[in-house]
Amino acid sequence: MPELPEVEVVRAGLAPAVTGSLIAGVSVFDDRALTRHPAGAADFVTRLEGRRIDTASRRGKFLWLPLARTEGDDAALVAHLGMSGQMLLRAPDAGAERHERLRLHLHHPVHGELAVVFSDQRTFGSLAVDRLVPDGPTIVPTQVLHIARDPIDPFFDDLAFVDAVRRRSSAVKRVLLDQTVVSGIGNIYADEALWASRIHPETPASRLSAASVRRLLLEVRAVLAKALAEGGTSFDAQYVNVNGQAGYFAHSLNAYGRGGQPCPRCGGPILREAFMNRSSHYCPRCQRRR
DNA sequence: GGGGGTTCCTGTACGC
DNA sequence: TGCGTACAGGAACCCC
Repeated sequence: MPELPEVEVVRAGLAPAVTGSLIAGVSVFDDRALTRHPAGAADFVTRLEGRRIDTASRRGKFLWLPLARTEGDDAALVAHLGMSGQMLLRAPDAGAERHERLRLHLHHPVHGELAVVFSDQRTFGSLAVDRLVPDGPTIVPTQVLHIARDPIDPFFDDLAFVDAVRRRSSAVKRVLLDQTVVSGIGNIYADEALWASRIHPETPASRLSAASVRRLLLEVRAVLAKALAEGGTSFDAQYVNVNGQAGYFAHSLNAYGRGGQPCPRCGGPILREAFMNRSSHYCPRCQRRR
């Protein structure tokens, strides 16, 4: 399930291959890959073919490839991987991937012909061509404007975050998953950061002290940084880097996916509970409900 | 506009 | 073996 570290691994993997590349062709095999692009597949293809890619950018779990500027048009190819989306770098004549939805045929000035394959089992991921607009000191696609900066963004405002969290009455885990408060955190890293901070996931955010929220933010950053260093979290074939390789962070998880197993800190059993149509994993001994 | 629940989707695991 | 069902969850959407 791609969260910030996984998307960043994909962005970093794509960057050297796509930067400066010309989009020679676009093949759309499944329109569901374009639910973010309401104008449809033909329009999507027209807007991309013949354009050059400038770089690879990211905010939270959104990834985008800004296109070299043409007159009156500042656009980017936006991608959200959803739960199972993959961006794979392949040779131009590579056979179809199992859940291939879309393929970009690129020409790189140094590396020559290559393909970027968007493959997605559960079809929650999707792509679009979107207009780029300024957002403070940065430029983002309009579809990303409502998303808050992520905790490793140099312009992330720690004080505003602490304030925003403490204004919410919802469970703190729900607030961590709210991409308009802080982006990039999904179920895995929310559980891990709460475990590291010894905070019960159902604690109303407004009940946390400013110091607790600051500590939580530190733990969020620590868990994201460690996952990034280990290439992201892979449980099955649903998350891989651009070369199809899995990440190693699943071996470092303390709470997520460890229901019934001993807490690495106190030895008590990790509890798995239903939460927001998904699961929460926490240690009821270390993370007391207040 | 905050809050909380529902929906979209497919492959896998599991019970009967 | 075959069928039905639960489960995984990011983000948009809905109603209160």
